[in-house]
Amino acid sequence: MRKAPTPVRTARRNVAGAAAAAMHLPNGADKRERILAVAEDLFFKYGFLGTTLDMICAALRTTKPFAYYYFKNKQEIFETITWRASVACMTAMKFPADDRRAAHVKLAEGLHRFMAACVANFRSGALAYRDTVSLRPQFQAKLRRLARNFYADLCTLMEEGRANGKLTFEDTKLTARAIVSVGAFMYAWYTPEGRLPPDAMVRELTSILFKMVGLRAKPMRDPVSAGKLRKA
Amino acid sequence: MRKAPTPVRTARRNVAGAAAAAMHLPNGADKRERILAVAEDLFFKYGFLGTTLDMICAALRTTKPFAYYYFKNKQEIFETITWRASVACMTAMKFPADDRRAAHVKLAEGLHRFMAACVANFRSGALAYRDTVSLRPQFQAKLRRLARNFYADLCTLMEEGRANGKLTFEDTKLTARAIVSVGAFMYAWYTPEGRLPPDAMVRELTSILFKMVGLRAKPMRDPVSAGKLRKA
DNA sequence: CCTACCGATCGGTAGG
DNA sequence: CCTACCGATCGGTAGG
Repeated sequence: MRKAPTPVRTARRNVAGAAAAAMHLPNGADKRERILAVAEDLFFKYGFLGTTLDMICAALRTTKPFAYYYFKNKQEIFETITWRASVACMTAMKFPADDRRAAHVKLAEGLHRFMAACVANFRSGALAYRDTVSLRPQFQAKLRRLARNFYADLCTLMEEGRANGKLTFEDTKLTARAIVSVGAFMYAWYTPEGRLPPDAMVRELTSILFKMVGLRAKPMRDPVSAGKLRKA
Repeated sequence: MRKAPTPVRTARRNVAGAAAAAMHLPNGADKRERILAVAEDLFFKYGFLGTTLDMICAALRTTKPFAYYYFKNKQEIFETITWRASVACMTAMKFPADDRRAAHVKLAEGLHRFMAACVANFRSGALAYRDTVSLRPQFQAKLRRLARNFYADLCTLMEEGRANGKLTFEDTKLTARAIVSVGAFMYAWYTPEGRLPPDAMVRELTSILFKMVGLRAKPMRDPVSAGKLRKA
């Protein structure tokens, strides 16, 4: 029983789809971005180890030295995609130092931004949440630092809001874990072609997160900075 | 830059740990189970494609033909472990036909059982939730059928409880997705050696799930059948 | 159940 | 300094 032929054949069948993802970019645009777009699609479908450089290059209708001109190796391609998605999702709880709004107001905006980033980056997000085990320990550590900061910001806002009597929840850290789980595990079920359009999906999921921290308000509109978190 | 040597070296360093996992079984017990115990540990650490049969055999201090005597191939080892975990987690919402209790009471027990199964099987559960992409399409379909039944049972109880005025939530299907996410994504952060002992962890996480469906009650005690869902 | 291997394919690079 | 490849093959490892 061989495992390789199946994914390769499947990949060839889907070459058109992967290439189409790259087509969205302007014709003369950075070829590096074309590689990343195709690689993201294949990494999402087959995982890091299940995707070969030949598959990526076949989808690009090019050869390996072309990819190696832009990237040192397969790891670098993967880490570039993963890092972008992680930064997009994990900076949602950052606010400028002079932002004087109440904690629960900031938290509401932060949760909305987090959910919007998870929906917009659900493919590349999967690489960070699902494929971590095959990554370089240094890169894993870098991702962990980013996540630690996110959790710190999130827990701070949660506890401040609770101290102000605006929120209700029990274990702060576990509630934060549960919140992140909802965004992170989306790779397993979400598809943009589903029942709800992305904006409605973000709103519905955000209202579930609100409920988890005992926040009564509804997510009103797209948060101001959500656009910046979307993929280019 | 070579990638293979690193995981292999790491695996060899951890051979003692993986072997220790197998030691918990009685000496003359089924050798098949020893293979599964060691394999579960390594699959959890390195993923399906990142784990080689040589790594498993090194941890068992044996050679490949030994493993191939008990299993057809690497896929079969993986699927055996993954199937057990999936069944444990995904049957939590099943109740006998003559169980006449109210929907919200059954749901409370079901959520508790689900969470207990996720905590007890967090390692093997990761294989089902994280490594699906490298699996045989047939096995993926089998897992999807199991999940579909679980979601159907879960959503039915949720909507019945809501119709009875005992629960509050908005989108049924998305709330169900969010609930499963909390259990499924645990592979990314849970460790039995953490702050809370497993029983307390199950209780805390279950109360978060209760909140998501607007259930006021607290998880009281271990559900009767939770023990049966634990790993042997 | 082990020693000894196989067909193939992996990521990555050579010269042109 | 950059783009865009080719045919052939490197050292190692995969599942079996």
